[in-house]
Amino acid sequence: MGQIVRKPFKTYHHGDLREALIQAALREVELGGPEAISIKALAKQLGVSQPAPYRHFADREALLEAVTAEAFRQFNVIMREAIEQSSKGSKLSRFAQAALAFGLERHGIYRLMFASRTMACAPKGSELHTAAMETLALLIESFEAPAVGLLRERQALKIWAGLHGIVMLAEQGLLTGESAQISREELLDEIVEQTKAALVALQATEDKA
Amino acid sequence: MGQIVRKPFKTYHHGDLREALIQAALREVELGGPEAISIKALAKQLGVSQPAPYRHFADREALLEAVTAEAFRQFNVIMREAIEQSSKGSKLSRFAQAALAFGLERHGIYRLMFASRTMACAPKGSELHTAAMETLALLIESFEAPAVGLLRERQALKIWAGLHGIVMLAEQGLLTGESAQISREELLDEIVEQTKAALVALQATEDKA
DNA sequence: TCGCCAAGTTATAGTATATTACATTATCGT
DNA sequence: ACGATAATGTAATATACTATAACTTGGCGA
Repeated sequence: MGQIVRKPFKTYHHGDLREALIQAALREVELGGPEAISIKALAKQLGVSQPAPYRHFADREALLEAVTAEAFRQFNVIMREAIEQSSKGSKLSRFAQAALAFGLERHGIYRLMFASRTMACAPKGSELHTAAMETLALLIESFEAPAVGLLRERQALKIWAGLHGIVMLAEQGLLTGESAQISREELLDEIVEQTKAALVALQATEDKA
Repeated sequence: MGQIVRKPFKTYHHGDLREALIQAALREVELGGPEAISIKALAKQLGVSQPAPYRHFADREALLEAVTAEAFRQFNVIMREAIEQSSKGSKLSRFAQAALAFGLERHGIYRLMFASRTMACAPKGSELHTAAMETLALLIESFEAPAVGLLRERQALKIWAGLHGIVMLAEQGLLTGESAQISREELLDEIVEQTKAALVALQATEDKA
């Protein structure tokens, strides 16, 4: 396995340690989640001395931030593709299912983005928080209902919560009812559909007023 | 602040270090979540030597398991009370709101129970997993709809996912729509109501068949 | 009362983050 | 082409935590 990732001949300088760290960290996170990142282990893996990473990141947290930003970049691209590709179901349903798949298959990265100390500490205007809000914007955008502003946003948050809840609970082994396994995908689809219905109903109520 | 919690006169033996550790850990978790637990810090706080805790718990993880079990005990009592007390709203709504309040106010403990490595590793028949399933059973029970078995269970999972999602996203600062703040309590209530409605609708469909 | 043993202790190994002081290389102005 | 200097690496070290090993204490039953 590509332990040491360097230029052809061993040079004192790595080449692009900063980027290499982010990529290596991304691999680690995918397997073991945010807490699996060890500066020491990464340095060893890349064949540099243990304090070398500190030349590029103030501390472990700073590296995590950079990795999270990269993760959001990739994630938002995938979500946008899911919306735009013209396959079965509504845009909203495709978004939800794609996010669910990502959350289950690449759960370490998902957690880094949506359930980590790193994100929790990201202040409101920060790059990270903005990236997350961009994801939410995509979700709202994929509602194909007529523009209804705040009402639509509220439905989007319901779906987001349901989606996030399913991913997190599933990974905790807490989504298994006592009886037969219930498909997470179907569960999410039901949430999407019932929320769409709620939007229509609430909209009618609002129109009367 | 009660740093040293011991019997009146300093004895070689602590008295009940095991229980003291669990209680102290519970306090720490409440503030900083599972990762805030440090065996070393707890030992110091209780005035015993640093390796003393290892007489009672094989490792940090074992302590966390005991703390989680205690947390579930307390949580399930609170949830049961919420259901049984006859105040405003349906049982289901009271359960949901009580859980939401707990999840936001005592988020460290909530995370220990529903979003920790400890729980994720708990095998299916374990004490911890069983405790969590008991919580789910309470949620299902608080559906006052006629017994509909699997159908009702599926609705319960939707509500659980929505509830969990709201708690986790809120604590990450990700539940704020771009426009004005949306009340988490109201959002959850809408989820509860729309899911109740879905239950009725699905039930009708099933009856036809 | 004597000896056992549960529950403490000190000492120590191992692993991680992070800092400091020093070494090497790349690059850029002259 | 050359030398100063900034960028980027290294070695050595401090601190914090988990965990184990070997020893000590003191209460309790035979």
